[in-house]
Amino acid sequence: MPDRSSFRTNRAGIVQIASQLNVSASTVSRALRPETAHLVRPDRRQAILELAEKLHFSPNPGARMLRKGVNASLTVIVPLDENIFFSEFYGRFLSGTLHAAAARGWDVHISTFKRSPGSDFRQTLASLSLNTSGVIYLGEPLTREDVEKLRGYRRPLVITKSALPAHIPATELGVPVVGVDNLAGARAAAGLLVQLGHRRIGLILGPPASRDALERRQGYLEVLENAGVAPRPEWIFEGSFSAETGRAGFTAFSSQEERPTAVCCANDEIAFGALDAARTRGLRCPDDVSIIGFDDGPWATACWPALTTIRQPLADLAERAVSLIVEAASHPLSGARSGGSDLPAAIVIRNSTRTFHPPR
Amino acid sequence: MPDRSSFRTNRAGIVQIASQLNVSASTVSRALRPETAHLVRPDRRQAILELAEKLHFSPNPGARMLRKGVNASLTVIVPLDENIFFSEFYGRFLSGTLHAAAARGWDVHISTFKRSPGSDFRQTLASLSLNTSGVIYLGEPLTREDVEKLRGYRRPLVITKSALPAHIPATELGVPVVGVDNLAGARAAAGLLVQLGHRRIGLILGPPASRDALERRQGYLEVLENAGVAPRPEWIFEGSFSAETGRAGFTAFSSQEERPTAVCCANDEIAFGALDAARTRGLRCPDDVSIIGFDDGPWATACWPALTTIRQPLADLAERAVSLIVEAASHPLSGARSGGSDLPAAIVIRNSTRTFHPPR
DNA sequence: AATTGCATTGCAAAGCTTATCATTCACAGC
DNA sequence: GCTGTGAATGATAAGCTTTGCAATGCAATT
Repeated sequence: MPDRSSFRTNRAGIVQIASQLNVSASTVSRALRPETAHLVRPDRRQAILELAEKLHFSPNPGARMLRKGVNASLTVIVPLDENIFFSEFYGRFLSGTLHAAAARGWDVHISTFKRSPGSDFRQTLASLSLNTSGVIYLGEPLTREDVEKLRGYRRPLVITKSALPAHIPATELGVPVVGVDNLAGARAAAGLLVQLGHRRIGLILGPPASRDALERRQGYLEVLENAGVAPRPEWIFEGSFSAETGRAGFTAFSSQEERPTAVCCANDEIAFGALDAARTRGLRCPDDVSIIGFDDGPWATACWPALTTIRQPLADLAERAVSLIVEAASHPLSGARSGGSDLPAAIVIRNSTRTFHPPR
Repeated sequence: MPDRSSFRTNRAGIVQIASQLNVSASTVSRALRPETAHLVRPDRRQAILELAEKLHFSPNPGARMLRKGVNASLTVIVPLDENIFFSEFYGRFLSGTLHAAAARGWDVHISTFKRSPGSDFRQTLASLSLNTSGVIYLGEPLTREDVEKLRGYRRPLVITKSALPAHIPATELGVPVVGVDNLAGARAAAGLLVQLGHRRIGLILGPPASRDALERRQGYLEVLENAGVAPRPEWIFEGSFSAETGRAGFTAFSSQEERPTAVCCANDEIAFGALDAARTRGLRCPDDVSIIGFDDGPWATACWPALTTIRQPLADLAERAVSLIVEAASHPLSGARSGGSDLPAAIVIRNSTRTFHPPR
């Protein structure tokens, strides 16, 4: 606990300035803020500004806050992980949040949060948002129980679909959920490959528990089925959202007697690893193998060839999340806490895909 | 400007709770804070907590701050850039900040900030930290004028060395500066190469204006000089902290009649690009060329071979920054607002470097 | 000369929580 | 029965800025 007495001494308040210049605190207050500065006689204002500067005055933020009643701020909850911001998803979503909040004059807090089995999720949520007006949950995947606890939670809250358990429909939650249309994105990716003539298509997926990975998997499989291609289990590889998984997956595929001519990856980082593994084995992309990612973050253009990938509109997602919070905070009674629809994911065609050529 | 009225309406204060339960505000206040909760009779405390929950009560941060003199929160100012968090520096520093703050029970706000020529930096700083107790500036590089404006700034503030203009000594600023010992790091990198027998060493640097890039350059050059190797201008390449620069730099080197046998890069991302360019030209790393990075972030282990690099202790850096803020906020009078010394940067030897072999 | 209008300033209240001090009550010990 | 002790609670002031309203003084208008 900070020692309070130490603050007292140092503080040059508005009243000190006022008394030294024989004016009232009101005048000083008015002189110091641009919005009200015109109310003060110019020479007097000048004197006030000079003295304030000399005394290193800065207005007591607490007092100002108390008076103005402002609490235009929201909390974003992220997982506790050193490299969390390196992930495209978190990093881009978060900076989108910063933009969207700044555009509205809102402030963004960030809290880390590690779920622990015993804790009451709702209570934790409340304590993390103690002095903000709302929460965007971007954290670790929730359990079904966590989600149940949220029914009836009335403070402004938005959850990202990625954090939801896979089998819970986003619309029935009673809490707004924002997400990207993974299904359509994955369909577009696999669809492109089919359209380019590929029939031997491998999948490198993320963690089986991840809702994003699951939805993407589903999209890929649908397209294969529609194209009359039976999915081959040995061409489906699951791991984590990492380059290492991409490498391992591709290596596994290409050590089989017949390898895929194209690979769909569950994110760009996996695609990056796959690309790397292909090159290590002397396969050229896109000539010998087409590779397609998912995200369209920095990895996609850093690697060579630049990745064909699915663009996740994370900035838009963040914009929507912030807007929901602001809306809910401003009109606490307006009912409709609906799920909202997914944002579309668009394909971005670069250089890692090309028409199928029979392997030499 | 947020509309004030909308916030007022839904806010239930401590007194509302008190009057509904026929107790005094003091009791409610005590019941609601863990530190003082033991002073309240358990059943009463329970009732208070329940009502507070029901009314969606949250304590007015302004009032609390005014009373306490501090609120346990700090602002981190980052540049306005969509991919900002993808950068190893920002991302890792920021998550370090989150950790360090969380460990102290402090809250972290994030503000984006784009410098504009006309604005008064000091004033901007004050307005961005209006409702926090301190600022860690991690934003765009400052100008000399900005820095001058800061003299005598009395609220808790820490600046990262990377944001300082290159020619300003960190110690004379009157504001605490935290930074990494780029010089020693660069020396270690170049030193390793020299020790491995390399004499033809290329440098791929960051933007000439960047203080980090400048210091690293200086370290590299010193080592070369000490080893009796005259630096060759055609083996020094400047660009940005990006993979693209690494590619361009390495390509430029290897299109000359004599190419370097080893390359020092100003960060991992550049090294990554250089690695990629080398491979494209049929050169194997580390057999044909040694490459060394700087940062030891995710890039370093994502690429193949894993990078020998200089580890920046960004988590420690963040820890120090937070600690300085907390310290300054708690004891505003304790003078010494010194620069503090740089944190050491240690070399991490992986697989991208090996002893010099005469090119075939 | 009286009135009106405007610019400038001061007064006082409000905003909400918390720490200090005083008070009450119950119970134990004598 | 009285005193002392400790737990639980209440009353009150303090913390600093902002703003609505009133007051003052001066110049312009009628």
